[in-house]
Amino acid sequence: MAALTRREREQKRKRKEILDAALLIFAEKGYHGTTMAEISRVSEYPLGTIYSFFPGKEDIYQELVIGKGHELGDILVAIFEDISLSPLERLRKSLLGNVDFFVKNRPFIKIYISGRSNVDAPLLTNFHRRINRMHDKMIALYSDLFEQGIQTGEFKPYSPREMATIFSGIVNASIWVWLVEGEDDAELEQRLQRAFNIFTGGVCPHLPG
Amino acid sequence: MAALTRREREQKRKRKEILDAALLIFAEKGYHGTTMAEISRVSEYPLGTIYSFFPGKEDIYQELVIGKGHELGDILVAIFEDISLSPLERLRKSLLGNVDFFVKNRPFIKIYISGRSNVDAPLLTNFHRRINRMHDKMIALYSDLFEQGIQTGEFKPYSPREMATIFSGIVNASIWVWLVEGEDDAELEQRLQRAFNIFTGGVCPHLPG
DNA sequence: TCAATATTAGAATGATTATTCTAATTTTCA
DNA sequence: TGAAAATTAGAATAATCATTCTAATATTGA
Repeated sequence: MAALTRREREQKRKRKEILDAALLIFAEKGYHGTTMAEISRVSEYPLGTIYSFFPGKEDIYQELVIGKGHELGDILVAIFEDISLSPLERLRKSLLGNVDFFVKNRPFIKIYISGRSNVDAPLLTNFHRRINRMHDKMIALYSDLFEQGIQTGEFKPYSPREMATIFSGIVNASIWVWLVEGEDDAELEQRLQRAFNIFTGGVCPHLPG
Repeated sequence: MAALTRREREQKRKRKEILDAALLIFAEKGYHGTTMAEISRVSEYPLGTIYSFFPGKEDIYQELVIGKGHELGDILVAIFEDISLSPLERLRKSLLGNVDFFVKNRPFIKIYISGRSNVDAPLLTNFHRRINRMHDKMIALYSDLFEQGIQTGEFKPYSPREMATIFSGIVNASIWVWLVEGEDDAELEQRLQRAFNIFTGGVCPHLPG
């Protein structure tokens, strides 16, 4: 099954090199700011070779975003499924999953966060559809967790979907600030930790009485 | 001062008609999906006329976004300056300001929210700079308010800037969901209200002891 | 009214760039 | 080794617009 010929392994490596080069350029310049010629120049593969691997520009973009999105999704699913932890503990642990992923995939963050709310995305119809489906799945995952936490009494009985929306909004906003302020890796974890505390405990002191 | 000649009044009206048409198209199709030819067709003004009012496409986009952004900023400033209310009350009241503004400017929302985190925005260098400056100002406004609230003891002593980031993240996430789920106007206020409660009181019950 | 001015309408221009194509060049393996 | 297949390199193509230009029309004010 897994036995690939040398040729096939080389193909795979080349494909990956092209994707790696494309990621850097897309992240820096955005979809419309990136030209196929530049991907060719940076990856050092000719245009023809690139087109032998991918049908077109949008497909490269799509594969990057969707592929990485699944990576993150898998990380979160693994954490959410660990029923030895309570829902609240799993939620807290999911922050570490996010930290790991985003620290390792810095150039990718911009593409990822802006993908869904990007007004230009609908131009790329196929991409737009897929990224929205992915985001819906992610929200559904979180919703489940909140649902469970309401059962255990760890969460107040707000709408799970709304909690999920808000939680993901908080995480994204924090990651974005971390990215543009150019902070170091360790800062992200602390920043998310503080955001988590606000999310769980609120910003207003609990008044006695 | 305010006495405009008929000619001047007509110019103003035409200019506005062009902006109105452009807004609808930009909101639906994004910056790159919008052509000057379409703005011309929809506004029913020829290309030459449009170029007599605006130096180019980016300038139209910029004027739309920055102009509306200032409108929202002014609304919030007015609320924040009302010192007859406590900081917490002002924060709550600012939600209504947001509701008013976004309900009246539905087509504009996508452009606004996606503007800052849009990976394609840096292509439009001037626009990108201005929208970021505007956002920084908004965050600074909120930070002040949180700062004051910490003094009065209404807010816990988290970093005001972080509270501002998170608050604005929550508001934007909620507005976005409201927009794409096509809910009616009244829903936005309720949705933001619930988000506000989560922000102030947290999602975890306060355990005695 | 009628010359001067402003506006309209949309055709022409020029630049950009995704995609395709062609002519080497290299690799494969009989 | 050497003919066939694959790969490279980047030139040619074709489509898409932002922007400019021109000719016709309408408006103004003397």
